[in-house]
Amino acid sequence: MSNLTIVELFRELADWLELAGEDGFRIRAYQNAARALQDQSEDLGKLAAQGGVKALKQLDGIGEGTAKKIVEFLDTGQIAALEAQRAKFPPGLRDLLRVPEFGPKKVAAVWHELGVDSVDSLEAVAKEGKLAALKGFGKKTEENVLKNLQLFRRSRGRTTLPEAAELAASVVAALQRAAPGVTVQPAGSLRRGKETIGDLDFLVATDDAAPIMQAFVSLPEVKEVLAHGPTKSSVLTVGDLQMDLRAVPPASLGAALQYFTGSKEHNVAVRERAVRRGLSLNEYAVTRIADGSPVASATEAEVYAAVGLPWIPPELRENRGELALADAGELPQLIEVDDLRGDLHCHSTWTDGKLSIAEMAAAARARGYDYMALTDHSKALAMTGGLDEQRLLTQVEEITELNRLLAPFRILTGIEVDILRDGSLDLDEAVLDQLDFVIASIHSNFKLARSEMTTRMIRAVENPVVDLIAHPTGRVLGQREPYELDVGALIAAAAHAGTMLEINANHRLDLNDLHARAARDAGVTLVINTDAHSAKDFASMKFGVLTARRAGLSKHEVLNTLSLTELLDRLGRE
DNA sequence: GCCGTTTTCGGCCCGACTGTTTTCAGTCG
Repeated sequence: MSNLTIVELFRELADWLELAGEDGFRIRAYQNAARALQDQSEDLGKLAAQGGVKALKQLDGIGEGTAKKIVEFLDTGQIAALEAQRAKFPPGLRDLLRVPEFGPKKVAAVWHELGVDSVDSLEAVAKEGKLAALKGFGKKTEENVLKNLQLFRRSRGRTTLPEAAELAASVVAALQRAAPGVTVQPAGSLRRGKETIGDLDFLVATDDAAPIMQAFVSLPEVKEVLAHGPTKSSVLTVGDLQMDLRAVPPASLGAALQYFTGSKEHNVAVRERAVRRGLSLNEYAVTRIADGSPVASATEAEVYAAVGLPWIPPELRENRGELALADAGELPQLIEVDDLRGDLHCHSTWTDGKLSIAEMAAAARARGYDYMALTDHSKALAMTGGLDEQRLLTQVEEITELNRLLAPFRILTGIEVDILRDGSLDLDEAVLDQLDFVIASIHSNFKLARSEMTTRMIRAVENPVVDLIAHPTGRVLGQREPYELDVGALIAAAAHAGTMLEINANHRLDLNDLHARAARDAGVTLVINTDAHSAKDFASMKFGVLTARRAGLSKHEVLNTLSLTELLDRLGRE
């Protein structure tokens, strides 16, 4: 069983309590608990088996109540408190909470007054005009419900970081053209480098916001204007992504940036800290509660300083312990894109890449890299023209030739060898042993049971010829879910065997931020690679670095920040 | 329900916008 099963139970419990109109703080406590459990890479079943309620209570946000419920679920397969709530409501009611502009109060109202118990029945009563007659509802609400229901049905969920970053760049450029001299800055989860983005937040510091607000709601990407006020506008793009633009006076830029960058959880924690110091924090300034006098507002550093903290990098602002680190002066020096000296996962036309080995090397050099590893696929991936032992050895000869021409730049010989169903490798290990860098990864038999997949993976991890496991969980952002795998067990095995794990930067972000952090904490060395199949793919390195930064990684914890000499030494090659 | 530089009780972040209202509730982030 995965931790997510338990996470989902507490989310559900929080939803029912909201509908029941229970105390908001209790609801928030359950939501916080769900989030804390989601952040936990250690298997909860294992943790509970070893330390029981006491061990679970050690986790931030988990107290006596939730710890006991977790144990109850592990022991009996259900949670009595949750079952009691389930009995009170029709199951479809939870879906209604996901309809935009429909919160617990409105859902409860339509259920009690009109017997609405599903998205379909909500649509029906709205079409019949019964909704407008309800107290607190009106004609406009009814129209919006019908629109929002369409959106709800169509919604693709969250957009991936790379897609969102591209859209944001074009929006910023367009707004800058419309209002020259005014700085437009993306905030929100994009600035924090989150792997998926629910909506885009932009911030502009100006005393004259009307023109830029107008430009924003008139962008060609905009399908619908949701709100258009003097300091805030919201729009829906043709791709059904919501974008918000907020305007603040220039003197408030720091407070506003801090506020709109979030995360919400981080901000709540910062504001709680402010209150303890007799300060209040909003998007305009930090003020003294006693007399309302301003303390800070112009820069983010000032805002954090006002609550006794150093500036915290946006990627760490998730309330996952960064405040405690900042307080202790122990924030990590986070890795930066310029720290990378090479890319150790690249393909060529020998398999499914778009460029020759020489062209890929030229592109890597053009980025300022000192080295790259050429790691084409192995023969099991027939559709890519995967290499067999003979072709691989021929490729090595070509690379050796190229290296004579390219020195001091160096192409490391390598392979991305398939991990077969039983955990063995797709190529003769005696041949693999001759390569500079051996990556192993899974491209088939995704549907194995969790235990079988974990055993398969660990066998590859423990194979002494394997240097790195690439995209360890197999997910592709927005396209493919990870396969069933005990990532905690994988990390432990990798730490024990000295095998490295990848943060794959190209549309995978795999490992993700939390797994990468857990791997680092276990003593595993990480490698950030783009899995480049073309020259432009190298550019996705920045997303891998963002993920590493969210994991709290420093330069020295990532292999491909080493110089060529250090790298070869580390790999035991010349 | 959780938590503690106000520590086992009594707090728990803050504001904009919309749509419904005659002063505010609900939702969102």
